[in-house]
Amino acid sequence: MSRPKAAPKSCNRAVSEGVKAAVSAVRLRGAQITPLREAALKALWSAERPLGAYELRDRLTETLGRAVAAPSIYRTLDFLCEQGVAARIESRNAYVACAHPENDHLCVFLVCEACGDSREIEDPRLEKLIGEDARRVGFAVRRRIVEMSGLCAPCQRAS
Amino acid sequence: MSRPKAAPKSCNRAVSEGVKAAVSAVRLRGAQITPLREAALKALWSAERPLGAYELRDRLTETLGRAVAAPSIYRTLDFLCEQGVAARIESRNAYVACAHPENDHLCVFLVCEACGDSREIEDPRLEKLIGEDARRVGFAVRRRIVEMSGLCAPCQRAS
DNA sequence: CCCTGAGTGCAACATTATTGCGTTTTGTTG
DNA sequence: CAACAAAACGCAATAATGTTGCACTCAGGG
Repeated sequence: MSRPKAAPKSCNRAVSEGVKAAVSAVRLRGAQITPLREAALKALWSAERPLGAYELRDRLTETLGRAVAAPSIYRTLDFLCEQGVAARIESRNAYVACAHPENDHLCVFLVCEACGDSREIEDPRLEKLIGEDARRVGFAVRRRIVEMSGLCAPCQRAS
Repeated sequence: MSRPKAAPKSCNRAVSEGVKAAVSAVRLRGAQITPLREAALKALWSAERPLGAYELRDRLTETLGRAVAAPSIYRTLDFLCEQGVAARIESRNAYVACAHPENDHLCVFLVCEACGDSREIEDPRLEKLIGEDARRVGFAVRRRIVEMSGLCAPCQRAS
């Protein structure tokens, strides 16, 4: 399974900038960044695709040079998701760094079934429509999930 | 956790009509309805909320009077979802009978965090927008997932 | 009758996630 | 700084969810 991206996420500049922005965003809200949390952020930013919790654990175990237990991973991921600097891909039981931590927005994920990579897009119109629909039926929305699974452009060409 | 619905799904007429419609839809496509599949459909239609796979297993074990193994449940659920007569709520690892098996449409689920019930709505505009977004980035959509979690109207009043 | 394919049963196992509790770290307050 | 409280973390155990591989049954078609 190749990684047919023009600008891979493993580009170090993008990673370090993304992590830095996320760290700032979290600190601005008065929450703390611990070594574990920062390492997790970095691992997610460096990953070529959404990572499962146990996959993240393995990577952290390696970079931190010590065992990291499942509950720690889940707590860390919960924290990062609450802070809006990471997101859970429900259809995959996986987690990605969120590219837009700055504002509370709806993330739309396009998840490729072939290469496993996910792409995040934004669409304010979609966000608006969803809000309207919820309001119409008197539903108080707390969390919105929009995911598409299918084939990304490079994988379509490859098949 | 009460079930504050005006017309509970356990209303026998609605259940049997829903099941009947689903069975017809499946048969029209040349797929077979087996006793297990029909029992699962009935259980999902009768349920007051989305059921986990193992919850469904327990209910089937009771109604069928025999043990039903996990793989059978998952196979049955996969089948029903592929046929469009059931759907998986990703944010809950749960399954619901789909109220609109007649056409291939986008299901939007509103899942209440308090009572656990889910409501399915349709919005062709949403469907259209999502399609546009995917097309714009060259993504070939196979499955669309739109879920909101929050509080349903009755549970808002109750709190 | 034999063959085939779909559906099912079953044991074992894999993956994902949580609970409870004790310890460490961090931030706050006197 | 000392004492305390809250947050974060480690760890063992366990729960919940989902899968694999293989054998068996059963219906339909040669």
